[in-house]
Amino acid sequence: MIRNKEGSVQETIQRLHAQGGRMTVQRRKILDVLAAMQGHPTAEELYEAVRQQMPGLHLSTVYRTLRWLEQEGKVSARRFEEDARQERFDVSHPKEHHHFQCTQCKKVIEFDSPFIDPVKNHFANQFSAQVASISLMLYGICSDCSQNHII
Amino acid sequence: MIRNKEGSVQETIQRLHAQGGRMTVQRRKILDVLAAMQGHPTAEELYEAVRQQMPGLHLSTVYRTLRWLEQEGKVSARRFEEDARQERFDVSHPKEHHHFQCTQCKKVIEFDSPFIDPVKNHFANQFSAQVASISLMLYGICSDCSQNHII
DNA sequence: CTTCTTGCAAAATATTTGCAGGATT
DNA sequence: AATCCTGCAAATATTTTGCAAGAAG
Repeated sequence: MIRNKEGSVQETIQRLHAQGGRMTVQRRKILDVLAAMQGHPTAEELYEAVRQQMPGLHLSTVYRTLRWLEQEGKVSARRFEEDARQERFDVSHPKEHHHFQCTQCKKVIEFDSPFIDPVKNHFANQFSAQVASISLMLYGICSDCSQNHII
Repeated sequence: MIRNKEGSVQETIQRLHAQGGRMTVQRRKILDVLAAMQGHPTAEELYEAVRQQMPGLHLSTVYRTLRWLEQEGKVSARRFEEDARQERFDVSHPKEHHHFQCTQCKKVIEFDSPFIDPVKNHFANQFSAQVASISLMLYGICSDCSQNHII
């Protein structure tokens, strides 16, 4: 059930029109660059990338577009380190996933795990709560860094 | 092996002296108020609390004290919501623990779980990584809120 | 008396907002 | 033509920093 990125952009535009919104050149470019971008850019990184093709673009437009996409559930804001000043924007498929960050090279790996549900269920039972979502970060040393470490 | 809060404060003071640091009235009061405080205060909340007994205190002193305690491993900075502007400072026992936040009343519950290790191990094996720590947030509706909801 | 710490003010950083002109439907 | 969106500038919010005066060892 994989939906390609262009399909997702089309869907987003349709929802936009349905709500009386307008597809501007700025939004269109931001959407395209974002869809082609790998990783978890900050607003500023995205801004720089789009500005290559659209020099007049303003950072506040990027922020407004990102907040709109956030509402639409198309991106989610994250901070990979507790003390990170800037938010990073995750464009991944909407499927639940988690992150590992290497504390050495700062690389982020996305992953899923069959062992998450027991954690949720255990908590829910113990506290009679309803668990709706989870945010999980692992920190450590990635395989690349532990190999290079030998040098 | 529970160490009471006063004991922990004493230990902190000793480490401070060992490093050529000085125990000022400000640090002493901040430490005491923090040890007696429940929950996860922001720097500003702590500042307001200490200022009741020490009106001349400056917010920057609170920040500096908190960063010092953070280095000492006595508090850790957290953000319970991704878009939270302010950091919150967790004064809990150093033992690993996780957080649940009720999306309705914003209450935070600390918990531990025997089901965390499998998540870490599974990731570590799959990616040949070394997992050193974890930060886990659950979001949902707490039992109080789901009861009140019936009204 | 030496060095560390404070209070203050100002800087730094990240994000948001009001508004007038311009673009989209 | 109506209204939504942009760029700009300024506001906001949080945290950090330089410095002179004061406090701790």
